[in-house]
Amino acid sequence: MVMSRLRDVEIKHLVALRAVAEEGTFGRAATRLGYTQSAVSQQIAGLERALGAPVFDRPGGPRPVELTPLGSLLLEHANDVLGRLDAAGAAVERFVRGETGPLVVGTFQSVTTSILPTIVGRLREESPDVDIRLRESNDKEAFPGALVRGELDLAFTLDDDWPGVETEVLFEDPFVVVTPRSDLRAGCFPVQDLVGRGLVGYQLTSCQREIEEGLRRVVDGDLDWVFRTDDNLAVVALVRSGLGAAVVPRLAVDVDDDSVAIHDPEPPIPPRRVGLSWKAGRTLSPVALRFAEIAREACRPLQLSGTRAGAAAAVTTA
Amino acid sequence: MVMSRLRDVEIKHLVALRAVAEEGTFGRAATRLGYTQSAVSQQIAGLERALGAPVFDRPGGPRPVELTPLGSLLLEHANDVLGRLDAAGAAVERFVRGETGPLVVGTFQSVTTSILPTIVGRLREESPDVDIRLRESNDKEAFPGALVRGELDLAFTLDDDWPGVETEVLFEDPFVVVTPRSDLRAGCFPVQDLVGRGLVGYQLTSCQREIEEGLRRVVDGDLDWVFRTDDNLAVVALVRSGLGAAVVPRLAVDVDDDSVAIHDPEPPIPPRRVGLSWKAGRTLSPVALRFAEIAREACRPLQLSGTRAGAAAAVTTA
DNA sequence: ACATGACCATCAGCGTACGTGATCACGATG
DNA sequence: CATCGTGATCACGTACGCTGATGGTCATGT
Repeated sequence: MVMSRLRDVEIKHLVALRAVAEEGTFGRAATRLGYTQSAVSQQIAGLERALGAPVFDRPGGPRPVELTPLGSLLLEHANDVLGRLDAAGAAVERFVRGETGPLVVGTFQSVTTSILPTIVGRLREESPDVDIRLRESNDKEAFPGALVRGELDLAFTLDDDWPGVETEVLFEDPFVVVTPRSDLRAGCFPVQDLVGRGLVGYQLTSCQREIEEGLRRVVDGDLDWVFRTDDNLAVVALVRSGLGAAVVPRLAVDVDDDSVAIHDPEPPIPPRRVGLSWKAGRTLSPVALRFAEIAREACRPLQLSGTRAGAAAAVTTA
Repeated sequence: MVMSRLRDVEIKHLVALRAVAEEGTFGRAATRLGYTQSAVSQQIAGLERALGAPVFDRPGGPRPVELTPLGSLLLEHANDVLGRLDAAGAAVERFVRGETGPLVVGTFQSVTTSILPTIVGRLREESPDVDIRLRESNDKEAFPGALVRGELDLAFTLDDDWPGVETEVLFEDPFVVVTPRSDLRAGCFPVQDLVGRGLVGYQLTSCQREIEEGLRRVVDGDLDWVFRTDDNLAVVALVRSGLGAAVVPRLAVDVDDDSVAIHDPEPPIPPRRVGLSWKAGRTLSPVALRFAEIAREACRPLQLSGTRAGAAAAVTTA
């Protein structure tokens, strides 16, 4: 921890040592390094003063200098150290270019199954060496804490903002009504008509609670939930089978799936706002910034909310 | 080779980075490093200027600073580099103390079988980690070249001095006459008496040539060499068996061996001077200096030449 | 709401350290 | 013996880096 004799040794000393050892002459080493012979002479002298022993034998006259045994030993270590520094420089260079680096992103189911593959795919395409790690959770409260603790670089979040977390809204995710295909209505679906039909929905996570409270506020009568699952595909399949209807975020369904009918609810339910969050004040890595940029691009088509065409374009454009 | 962005980064920057990261505060890091808070602030600022990006997020107020992703990356490499520097410092320390280091010594047979084990033994005893390598050659001309080329640190040599090689005489190795034990004479042995007896000797290496020329100059008549071998033990064994007499360097025989008789030749043959040589002007490693010192001590009893007692004392005192 | 305290950034000032350029001393070479 | 290529040394000027003081920011406690 103290480096004893090397305490006053600087990188330039090691560089000079190497240059002189390779060139055989203070003057040529100086030229290579962009110094004068005098400077190199003083640098080596300083190195030897710090070590308390010479690193070169100067035969005098025009003969080249030669490493002492101590010089050889030190040179080996110097090459090692300088090699490490080069490696560090290269690593930093790749990092700031966004070519490498760790990136931990928090996500939740509907994002994971819809836009995330597109984003990750594009990022991996332009930077194959980035170490992307995903953590999925449907607990709204899990991510802000993880962000603040530094466990996550970025996280997809919904609505609320938390102290110490900055959020950029990516797009609005409206709720849609899914019914069997036979149920042909134009565009809007009066939510009042849901009363008396069987309903398929999610487990009572925060998202589902949001849906049910939203409906309760605008609907007369009780809603009849006949099945709950967190599997998006199962929900759609059960609707297709005629078991009932569903109210889900648009992101959760494949808008090109013609085996079911998709409608905008009437009156409309306030949409969820999907955002990208990070720890406030934290400098994001270049990879993280690039991820955010790609996410922004990928979500742009989704921002013109409501229309089915927009959503379809966004999700399939990979 | 250029370290790109790390070109202006100095060791102190990495030390400061580590200290701040571990302390969480510029001020405490400054205290630990023996600087003022201002200095550390400027050092980190300089580091960030060199990198072109911040390494710490300063939340402001009394909250501790935190590494940015770039800072984390750099810190990993910094720990690596600083660890290497520590290792280098430790290695240098051990080296200058003479505890480690490579040591290549040139030797020849009679030294190898007599005083060398003593010297090597003592050195290994006080410095078990020294990497001692021996190279044996009976060619007188081999070692000076190897010394000058830097292939050897030290070499035992005989007599002549070579350009570019410095030599310190360790002791004189007189020639002795070896005869069967039955041949009881007091002290001196007239070499003239060798004529007409069978003689055992070495192959015609430079040493043996020296012996034979020396004898020819003082002896009337031809000498009869009945057997030649380079094996010291064989020479003595053949003398013991009565095959003949031998003239050998005293170092080549065990002076305590009572199965043969050992005499000083009359007239005396000029003794060989055994020396320790090294490349002129070359700084010797601490291990090499210690080796030379031990060799000097070990050979001191041999310097009082001629007497059997002196030689015996030197060789057996390990 | 306000004062307090802990923290970092910035500034001016100053000493030192470092590189330059000139000169000296040395040894090989012809 | 003169020359040349070498490293060491010196005086000099600049520039860098540290200090000490000050100001701004944010959390905390009353």
